Amino acid sequence: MRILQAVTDDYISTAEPVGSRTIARKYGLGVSPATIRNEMSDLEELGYLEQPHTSAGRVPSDKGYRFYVDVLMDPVELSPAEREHLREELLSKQRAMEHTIHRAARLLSALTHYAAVVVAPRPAETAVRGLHLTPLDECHVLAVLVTEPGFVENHVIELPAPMSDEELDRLAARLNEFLRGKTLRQVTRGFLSRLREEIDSRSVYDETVELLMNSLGSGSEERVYLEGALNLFEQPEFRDVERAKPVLGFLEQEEAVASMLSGLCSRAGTRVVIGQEHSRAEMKECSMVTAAYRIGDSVVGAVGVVGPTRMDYARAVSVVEALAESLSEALSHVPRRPA
Amino acid sequence: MRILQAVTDDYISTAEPVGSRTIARKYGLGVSPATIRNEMSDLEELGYLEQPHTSAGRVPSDKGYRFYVDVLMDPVELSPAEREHLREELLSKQRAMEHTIHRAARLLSALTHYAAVVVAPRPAETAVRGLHLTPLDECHVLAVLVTEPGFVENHVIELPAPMSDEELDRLAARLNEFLRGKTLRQVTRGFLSRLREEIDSRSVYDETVELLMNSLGSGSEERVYLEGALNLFEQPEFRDVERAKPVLGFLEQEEAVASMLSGLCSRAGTRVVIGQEHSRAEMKECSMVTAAYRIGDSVVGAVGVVGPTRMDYARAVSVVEALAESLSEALSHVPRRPA
DNA sequence: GTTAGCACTCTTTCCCGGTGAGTGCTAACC
DNA sequence: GGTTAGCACTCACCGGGAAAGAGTGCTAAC
Repeated sequence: MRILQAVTDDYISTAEPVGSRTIARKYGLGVSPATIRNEMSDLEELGYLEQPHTSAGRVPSDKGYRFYVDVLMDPVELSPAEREHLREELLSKQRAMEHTIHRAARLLSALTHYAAVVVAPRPAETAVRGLHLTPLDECHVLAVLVTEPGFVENHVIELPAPMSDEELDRLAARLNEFLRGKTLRQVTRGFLSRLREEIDSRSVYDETVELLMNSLGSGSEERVYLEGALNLFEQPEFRDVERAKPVLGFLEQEEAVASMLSGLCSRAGTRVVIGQEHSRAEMKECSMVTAAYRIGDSVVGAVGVVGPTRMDYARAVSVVEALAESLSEALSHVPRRPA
Repeated sequence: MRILQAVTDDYISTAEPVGSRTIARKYGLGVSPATIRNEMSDLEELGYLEQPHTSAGRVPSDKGYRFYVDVLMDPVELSPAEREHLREELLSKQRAMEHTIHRAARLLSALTHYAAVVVAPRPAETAVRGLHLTPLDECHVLAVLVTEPGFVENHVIELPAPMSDEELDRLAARLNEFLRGKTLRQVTRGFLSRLREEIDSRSVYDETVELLMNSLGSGSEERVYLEGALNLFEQPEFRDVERAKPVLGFLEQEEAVASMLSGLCSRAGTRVVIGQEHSRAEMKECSMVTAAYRIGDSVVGAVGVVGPTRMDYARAVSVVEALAESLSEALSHVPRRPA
């Protein structure tokens, strides 16, 4: 185990296959290269190490990394200065919420030198704070939904029939009263039909409400912020464009990344996915460290970094965790007003 | 000139330095390779062509490309099918405006196979359609600004003193009446002070309005949508990561790209910037074709593609122009409602 | 169980000559 | 005078070895 650890540590920091001599010299294990060679040979047979070719040093396999992450790795603590920096950047929220999320992604990539991904809170999971309807023309309305921590999401809907400004205002006021404080997920069919009964029963209203809720509920894709994709090129394994292209191509697809991350982070906690463990073929050369962030106690989104399997897992985990923590704090901090 | 055109055309399509034999064979100019060699030698002396090394073919210089773009290039028309495709994608605007802009960027990159950049309309240049204030907590308000074609922009502002929901509502209603139909640029200091006099003269209001207008006016950065950055890797000149990094790094900086594009496209029309003509060092290996798009008659944003100097200028120009045109149409199409 | 010694493997690097594309120059041609 | 054929020359681009170097596996001794 100490040898596996040494090999992994060394490979992570040098990106060169590591040989028995190196281990003996740099990591005083008190044994000679020959012994280490024997052990490494065993580790290879067990599947924890691999050899790029016969006369090269050893490299951890995905299985090796997995063991390293689960058992061997020395956890690192973020320095107090870095921690403070994070909180400062995220908690001073004089800007729109999108800025906070965006900045979170930038911080993550800057602190790890990997590519960073942040999935913005799903509107369906966050409580509604306000709904505004702005007429665009006779039969189009722009619906702006403001959710709890201050996110804004907008949709254009086509009215089944023209509606006056006054009618729209009334509808908006009614809906506001009704939705405020609930998450869209909580707004079930039952709720809706009750609302419809309460409201003026003109069928235009009826259809409009239906449309609105559909649009707001289903149409809300998750926004993904990708930062520092270029960092990947600093990694020797992605110096070759052909190797980097699949990964970058995947990361550019917002929906795919969003569904991957939110699938992974349905529960709180940090996840590490290593190489072949990925379900997506494009990612099988990469590792990913992700953590969920919360508003109050409910998980609403995820942050993560993507790098080579030869990733500095210890640091990545600590940065991702600290960032998820600070982001949760930033989003939860706004005191709820009484409804 | 015919030889320069032939060399440029050929180099654009093959990416290989082109020799006298090739020209003679592929472009029946009715003269022998030797003649072409003499001419090419002259063209090199005049600075229109360059030789990578003594025994290679010729390649257009930036000056050569400039002459090609200004004088020689055969303009291409987009096929009716492509034209129709563009309009269809952009004019069916059942979605939020951001989607239209985003899609414009995607279309641009898909049609040209270069990197595409779209600068979203500056809120300050577009007429206000509505302003909504949503309280976040006792002293923070989320201001949502809806501008003419349906764009939404939001800002968090800190109130100088707590304000009740009712007060906020009244303020919002007043501001709405006042701002609707004007662009933020039109809202001058004079306007503002008149507004302040009209409104309840409590100093809280006063300061709040001041804050709001500042925040909305100055704080509004231009959003840049970048798509297809990966396309650059398909180009032989960017196959090497080291060559591609500066460009990509530059394109990732939203503010820099925004200011470059909006500087370039203050007036309507298409611009081509070739290699060394760029002010930014990172772009001196690239060319860029940009065009402004409008809402009604006023220029509000720009679209562009970035590729190697060996760009298919003819096609790039026609695609960029067609897209800018369709986008203008899409954004202007919403009939204004009487104020 | 550990270690030194040693032959062996395999990649990497560098050199070197051959090949081919393309040029520039010169002299001839119309 | 412009155009062309001919020819020597240049230079990047392979492909094949040879040499170097890193690291291993095996064996025999400790």
